[in-house]
Amino acid sequence: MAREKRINMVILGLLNHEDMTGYDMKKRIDNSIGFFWNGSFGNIYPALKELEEGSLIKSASASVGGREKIVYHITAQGKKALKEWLKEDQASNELRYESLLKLFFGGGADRGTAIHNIEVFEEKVRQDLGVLKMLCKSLEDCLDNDDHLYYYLTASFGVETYEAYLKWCSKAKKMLK
Amino acid sequence: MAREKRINMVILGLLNHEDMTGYDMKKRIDNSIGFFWNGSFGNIYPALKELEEGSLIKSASASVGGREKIVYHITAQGKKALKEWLKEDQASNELRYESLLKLFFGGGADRGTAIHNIEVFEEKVRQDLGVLKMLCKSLEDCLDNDDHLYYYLTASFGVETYEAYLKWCSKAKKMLK
DNA sequence: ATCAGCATGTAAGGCGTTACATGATTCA
DNA sequence: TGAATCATGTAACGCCTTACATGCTGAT
Repeated sequence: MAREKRINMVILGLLNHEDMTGYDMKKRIDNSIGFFWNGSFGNIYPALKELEEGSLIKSASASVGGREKIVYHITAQGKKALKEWLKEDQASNELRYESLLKLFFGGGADRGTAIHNIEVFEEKVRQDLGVLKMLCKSLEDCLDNDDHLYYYLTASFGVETYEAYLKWCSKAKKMLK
Repeated sequence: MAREKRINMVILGLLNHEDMTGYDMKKRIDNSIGFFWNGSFGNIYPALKELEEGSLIKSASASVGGREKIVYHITAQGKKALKEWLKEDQASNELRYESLLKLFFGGGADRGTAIHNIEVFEEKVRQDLGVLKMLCKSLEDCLDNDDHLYYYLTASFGVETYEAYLKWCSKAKKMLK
């Protein structure tokens, strides 16, 4: 059996928690795992079709307030596929930081530019950190539920690393001045 | 002028420091910026062709020990392009961590699996951290040179974040047990 | 009325990886 | 002599992003 692509696993993971539409998935991805994983409509909808063809999910039309939508549901096969993926050791973890690239090649311009690039990065991190911290705080109260615990742990990963980023930013700026 | 793709900037950045072959570039990428940026031959060679067509780099044949190789050199135009990229604020910084995905969707399996996945991640981080720490140490002695300073700072970014990862790993494992 | 948001999709292109193909040289 | 490494490339495919296309609903 060929290795499923990751967006498929994201979809299965979301549906394992509750039924939803493709549109819901996009939103859910954006504001829960968005800081380390992305999805786009051009990505999600074709994957939904593919997953349904493989019987890993099943669609049902629902009309909410007269509007038609397609709600997806995970099948037993889908749950099995999700579990198999979770049980694989293999995981690709990629960092792709253009800001670091710019720093590394800083010799192509002047130190002021390097510092400025760090500041741009820092600002973005600071904003995202604020959001993640609030998220963590709101999750702290319901860690008895496993799903919330997992959610909390991923958010807390973000908080820890973003704080490390900020620490590094100050140090780097100091050394460049 | 269309935005150049990043591999092009990586190549210009490398050549801005010294002339080299495509093969050299691959090696250089792997063991200096490899932890946050990748390159492959199927990526580099076509980019070299493209850059030369745009007169950003220039090739010269050299025979070393009877073997032919193609050594590239950055042009004034290339240096300008590199500088322009460095001066752009825009930078895409992407984290794509399948391990976090597996944790987030941990509900699809059991806690033991979640813990195991964290351990797999932890082990990889621990190894990479060792390499980065050695690199940092060896660079600490020559920070008066700007290129070394930039190199040191990127490596130190890796050390700081990987240490944060490890800290998070222990915490996460504790909470899951 | 108009605009934001809901909802679903397609097309084209970007950018990268993996695998393949080829052949020379160096070292054990 | 055989394996590793040097060295250059191509082809196919994977996977995602961006932009486009369409039309509804609910709120102001």
